[in-house]
Amino acid sequence: MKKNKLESKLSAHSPTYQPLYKQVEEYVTQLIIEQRWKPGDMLPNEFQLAKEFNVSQGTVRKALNALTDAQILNRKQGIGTFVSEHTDQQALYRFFPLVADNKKPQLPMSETISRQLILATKNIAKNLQLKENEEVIVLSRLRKIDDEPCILEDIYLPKKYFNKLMEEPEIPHTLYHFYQTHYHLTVQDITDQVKAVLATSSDAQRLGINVGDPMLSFTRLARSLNDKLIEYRITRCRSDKYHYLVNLS
Amino acid sequence: MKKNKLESKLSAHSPTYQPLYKQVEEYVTQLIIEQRWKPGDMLPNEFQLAKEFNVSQGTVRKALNALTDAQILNRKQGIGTFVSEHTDQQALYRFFPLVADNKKPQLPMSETISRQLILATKNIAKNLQLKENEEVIVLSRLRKIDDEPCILEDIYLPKKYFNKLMEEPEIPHTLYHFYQTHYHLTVQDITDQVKAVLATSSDAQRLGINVGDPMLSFTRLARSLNDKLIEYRITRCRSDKYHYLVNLS
DNA sequence: TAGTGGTCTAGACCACATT
DNA sequence: ATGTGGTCTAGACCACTAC
Repeated sequence: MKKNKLESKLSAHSPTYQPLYKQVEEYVTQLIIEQRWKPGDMLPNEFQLAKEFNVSQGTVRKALNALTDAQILNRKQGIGTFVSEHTDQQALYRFFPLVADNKKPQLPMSETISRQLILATKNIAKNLQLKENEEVIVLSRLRKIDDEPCILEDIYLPKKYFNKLMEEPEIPHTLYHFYQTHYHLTVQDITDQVKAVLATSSDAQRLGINVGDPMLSFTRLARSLNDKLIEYRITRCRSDKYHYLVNLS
Repeated sequence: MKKNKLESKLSAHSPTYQPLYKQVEEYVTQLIIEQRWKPGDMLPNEFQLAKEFNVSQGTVRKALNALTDAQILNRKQGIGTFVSEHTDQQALYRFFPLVADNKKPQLPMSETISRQLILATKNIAKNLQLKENEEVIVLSRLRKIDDEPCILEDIYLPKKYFNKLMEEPEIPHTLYHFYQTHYHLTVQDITDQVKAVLATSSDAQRLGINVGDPMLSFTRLARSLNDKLIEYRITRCRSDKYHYLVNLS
């Protein structure tokens, strides 16, 4: 009897049983993590994958469609199946929730104000699940929408995942695409905790608002495809003309 | 040649072409709206539906699974397919984003402070897509987590969808379940716009905080299964111990 | 034991895009 | 003309639940 490359179908009662299409999903994800296919690459067609994995084409299809729903792949009729890239458009709709009141969503420009190498404080270590005193890179950015400064960001990155970041000549403003192309880290899952705070004198000075004005502040944790915590970010945004937009459906 | 009850397969080039499984999805949704099946009811099994719609069982399955992903149905192996109900648990995870810092999500108690019938202001009319001066019911609620007052809500409901609401002896604290059971309106889609504001003297008094403290304020628009705007809500929450939690994945 | 949804396969045909 | 994903069908078998 022929044996699957993936776990045999007969193991249905083992405690780690996964349906074949789930196994295909995980295996394809693993291959992407290991860079057999990189963002933008086209996968082999369904029949080729089916042959490689020793499953039927329908099972491959179910797996690829699930990965498409998870935005890990995208498929185009008549063309092929591709590993998703974090383009500007995607980043905007998927990960950037701040919108000017009564306007369409728009991706702001970013200016990196400072770049430092520090040792993780207790708080940073806890959030990024690092040991205290592990090395962390801190980026401070000022972001502008329609040329108006409106957002301040402090971004904490584990040095171990971003080895050469301190030596980069320049940091582009679409960070998640940068993580993907330069560090093989694809942001897959984000949690934001939104709070209201009062503008400090430093906020006020940099954004041209008044001390004590209400501001939105959110702390973000981002996980990569391989489920590692790769970014801890604190964003502060003036709240007079901007809001944080959420759709629950 | 046999003809489908649903649009014929042969109309593939008509401008309104929908694949069969999409048509099944929409038809089943319509039947739920028309109350052939109510929240909690079990649907016929896949083969019975397939026979009724003159499609194959696999096509019905694809449609029912899509509706399950959209949380309109839920399916249990060995039992059946059911129309979703807005239970407390569901409401909490799906629609209630406010969480006490460092705690698990928890559904707050609600006390209805006032109930009024008013004419829509320009702002309310715009948000609920009503004509100005259409009748609107306003509920004001105070919500408590762990017995601590923390949230104030003003809820605007078009009178035309909530006819007898002013006569209800009591308004329960799980509103979305109440809409579903008493007014056949299932909340399906929500948009929240989150802002930071300063506590007014009224906020401060009712929540036991200080005037000028930062607060989270979000305005919510809710659409029902049949895509009507049914609720406009303004929520204000003290931000010292609570945050608005979002997961983007 | 009967009935439900879940998995897996196989194959025909369609729609779209490129060459 | 060729190759891709999308739709639709048919049927076998498995797993879970209730009676």
